[in-house]
Amino acid sequence: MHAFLGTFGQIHILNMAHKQMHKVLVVDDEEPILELLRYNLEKSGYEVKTALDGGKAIDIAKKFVPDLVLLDIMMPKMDGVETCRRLRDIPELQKTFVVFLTARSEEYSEIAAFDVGADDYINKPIKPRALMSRISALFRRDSKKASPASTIVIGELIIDRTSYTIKLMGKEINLPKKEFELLFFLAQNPNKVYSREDLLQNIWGSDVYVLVRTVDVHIRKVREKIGEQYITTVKGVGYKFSAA
Amino acid sequence: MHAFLGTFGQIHILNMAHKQMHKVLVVDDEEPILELLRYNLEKSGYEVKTALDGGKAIDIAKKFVPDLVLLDIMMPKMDGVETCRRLRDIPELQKTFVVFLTARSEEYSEIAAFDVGADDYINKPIKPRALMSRISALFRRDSKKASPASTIVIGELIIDRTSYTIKLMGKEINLPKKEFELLFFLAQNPNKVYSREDLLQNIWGSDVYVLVRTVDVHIRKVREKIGEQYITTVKGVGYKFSAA
DNA sequence: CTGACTGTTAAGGAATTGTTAAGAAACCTT
DNA sequence: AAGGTTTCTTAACAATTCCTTAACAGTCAG
Repeated sequence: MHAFLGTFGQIHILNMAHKQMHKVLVVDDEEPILELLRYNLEKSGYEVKTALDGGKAIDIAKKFVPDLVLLDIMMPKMDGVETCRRLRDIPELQKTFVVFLTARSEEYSEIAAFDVGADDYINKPIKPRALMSRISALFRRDSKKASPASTIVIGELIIDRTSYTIKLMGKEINLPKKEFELLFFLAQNPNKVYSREDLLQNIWGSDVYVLVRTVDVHIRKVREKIGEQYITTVKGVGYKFSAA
Repeated sequence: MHAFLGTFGQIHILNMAHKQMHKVLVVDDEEPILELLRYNLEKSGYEVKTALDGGKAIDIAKKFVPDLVLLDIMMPKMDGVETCRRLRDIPELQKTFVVFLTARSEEYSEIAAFDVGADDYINKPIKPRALMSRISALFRRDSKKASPASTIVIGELIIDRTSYTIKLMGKEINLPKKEFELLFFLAQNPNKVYSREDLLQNIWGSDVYVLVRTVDVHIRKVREKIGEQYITTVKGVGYKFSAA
């Protein structure tokens, strides 16, 4: 049973810091390497597609719109550097990371790689653990840049994102993650009404499919903890944070 | 043995009060390290430029006139020591600090480094938070404020970094290194929630790859020794030190 | 008063964290 | 260098919290 996904509203890209599944495209001319990487990436929760050469990589990238491309620098036909250059020309992929896979001996191409806009490079032989850790660091650093102001104060209510707690009339209240983020999100724009779909998009993420009514349940729990006066229902539309 | 720092002792930064942006040039042959440092330095309010080798570093330094150069000691082409020597020959850079980044194993070069006028050196793997606090100490070493506190006192709990021990209600407890650093790190920013990955970055360092769940085990051991009330779990986010 | 929408509750399941123990690795000591 | 000790990491399993769903109750506008 799937949620109706809003084709709605402007997508607020404020808060992508959730566990949204990242998409990774792996490009290498050696099938075993491809499988090794696919196995490890999928185990770590990434959505993976693979390509055996640069041309295919570009075709797939256009549709798949990966968040990260792992690109072997030495390939027949079109090499990694050239592939990267072309990837960089695809408008949809402006935010995509490109990471080269290089053998130690091929350092010559390092400079060329960065020239065409690579974000990192990783030496072969590949050590899966180290690779995974580096990839997650890459995404983590990225997600932090966009992180918005972290403390909101509205009258007697203080919402603090660094400690993930709220204070109501001096009393500290601990909210579970979803409830906290729901309140935090609404409070960022007091009086703005958000549809349930908007809230799902922004708090759950663009590729999590839950029923829209789930929002209602969380709203109720938040109200139960902070009182009824802060969140207002706008019938037929959604919810808003009512300031004062 | 430590760092200091002669030669250019004279106060070169009188105007710190005006929060003038310090300029930092980072030189390392590994792009990921460069990015890690850039990210953290910029977050701390420094103006950053980077170079992948010594030659480029010198070119950039001439124009950029950094206040601080972070210099990897092991680099292909021109090594850190030689780069430093040349930097020292540039008249405009007489007031510039040079700090070496070294792997533990490369201590041999320590002496050479100070011979060519380094102001400090920092061991890899890099722990971002520790590095930042050392850098800021460097810049304000002439101001009256001391370096980051090495003793934290929170109620009945006293954490003393110089002796690597803690005291809880007058009783001394000895924590192993990782456990101590975990507690110390969390206690430095009470109430701030750190993800497991943040903790790994800052305590284990930039190129140590262990599973994130390792943090949980250490957390448990710390709790076992100091009690449950100090470290709080924020589900889906991480851990924090809860003051009071 | 009727239909569409929202409020409320509780159960089950999914996801996250807690805990333990065993083997590696690091560290001393002799 | 060998042996013993401590610390660190991993893996497996248990415990817990949180999330989602579904079902039913309530409300409001027309």
